Amino acid sequence: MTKVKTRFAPSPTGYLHIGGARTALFNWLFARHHGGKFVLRIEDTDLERSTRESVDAIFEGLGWLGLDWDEEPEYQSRRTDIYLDHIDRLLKEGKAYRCYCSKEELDEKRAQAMAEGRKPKYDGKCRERGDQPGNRPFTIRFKAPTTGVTAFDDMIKGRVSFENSELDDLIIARTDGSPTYNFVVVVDDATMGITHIIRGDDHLNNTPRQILLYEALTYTAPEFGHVPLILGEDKKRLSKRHGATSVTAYKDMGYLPHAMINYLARLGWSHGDQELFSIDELVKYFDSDQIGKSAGIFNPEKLLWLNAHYIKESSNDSLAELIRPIIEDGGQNLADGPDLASLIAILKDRVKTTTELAEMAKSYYLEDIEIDGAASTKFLTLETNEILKALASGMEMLAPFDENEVERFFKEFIAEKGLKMNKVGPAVRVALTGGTASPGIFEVIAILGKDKTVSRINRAIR
RNA sequence: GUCCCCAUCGUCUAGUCUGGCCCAGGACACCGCCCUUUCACGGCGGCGACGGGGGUUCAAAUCCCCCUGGGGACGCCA
Repeated sequence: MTKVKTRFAPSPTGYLHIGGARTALFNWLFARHHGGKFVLRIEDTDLERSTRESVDAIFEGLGWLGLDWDEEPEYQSRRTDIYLDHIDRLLKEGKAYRCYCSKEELDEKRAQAMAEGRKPKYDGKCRERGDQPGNRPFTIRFKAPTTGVTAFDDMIKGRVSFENSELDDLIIARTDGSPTYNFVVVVDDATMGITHIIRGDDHLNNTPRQILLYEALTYTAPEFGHVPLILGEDKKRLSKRHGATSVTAYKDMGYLPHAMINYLARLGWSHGDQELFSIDELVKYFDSDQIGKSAGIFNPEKLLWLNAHYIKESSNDSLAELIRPIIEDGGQNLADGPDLASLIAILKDRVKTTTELAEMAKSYYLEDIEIDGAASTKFLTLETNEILKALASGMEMLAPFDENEVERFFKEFIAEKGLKMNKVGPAVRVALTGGTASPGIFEVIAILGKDKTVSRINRAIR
């Protein structure tokens, strides 16, 4: 068997979106699983819409996800000569012809066909014309068979077949001489030695035309695998309307690449009941036979759950690396508070994104915290004033000031005063964190340190 | 409209190829209980699906047909 070579071929007209990312992932996984190569091809033949920024955004997205590629990326805009050669070949062999029909004429016929309930397709008007009116603009069309069947065995969908009579003579070169998509993909995939094409099933209808082109060009067609599309909640094709659809947007919102990879892999592919996969496991298990045939709906909640999971699994140090800049950008000086990694240790079970983690961590570096109004009225009362005072002065003497010692002190304190923990805990929590939700109170005190603890408690006394 | 593809809990899915082990399993979400000074985490439990109709068969979520529903394509875009 020849060595597997897959490709991801985005057109640089925007960012890397969720759907594209999954296609890239499947190609990457397939190549890695089979010990083959994964390459990139930038489909920038549409000069109007293609931008350098988009190319960078796509590279950035892939890089963030950890999808590395094996060769220098190809750019279609630099391969014009190759395409022109192939068009010439077809023309010389009589497998393509010049079409002088105008765009307007074509549009009109298309509209009419639709109106009459027919499938709009080129009527072959210029197919057999012998003359070549030199001064009129023309496109070049591929002369496709009008009878017979074009069928192929899709890796995902199984056998798919089309009547050739359904197909028409597609334009392979525009009036300005530039080659069109369906033609260049074939030339590219053939000349780049791509063995397996895994792409969205919106390309399923293009496949028979492309196969015909492979045949005309006497190239062997690769294997095709058409992955069902990812839909939005309204079951429509995922688009900007559905909110965040760019992978980098998720990076910015505090998602971990591993969570995104895991989520995307499981959307449309499965390995029994397993939900959580390391990258190595994905490479080990991934193959085309377990890819589902039906479209899936993008479910942000499951992604979020995976993110929370991988945050818990991440080391405190790696999370610290991620959120340190966010906290510092917020104006906080990390030297003014606890060791960030230690703080993360008590916080990370309570967040679903790293953004949230950073947000939560911030208050531990603040000199002055803002106390939630409702929490204050409920838990900071005249009665608690006395308790807090005594607590603060008591803790002032504490040494060492660690979690165990603090806990021992509290237990002793409430026993002495005949109090219950639920009388003291909430008040201290509100004083220290400004709210009613936080890690264990002893953990908070220990991590805050004596100075901040005492001063925050004193400040909370009314 | 025409062609192509698809159809299991709200969602992602296992099971379908190789019919019986499935009055359908897992996960997210949701609800409840437990753990707990709070919020989370975690543990336990609950809710919840084979789109409909015909066949084939001793037996169908699984095979066949029709219907319905959904998606995609129909560009001198990719």
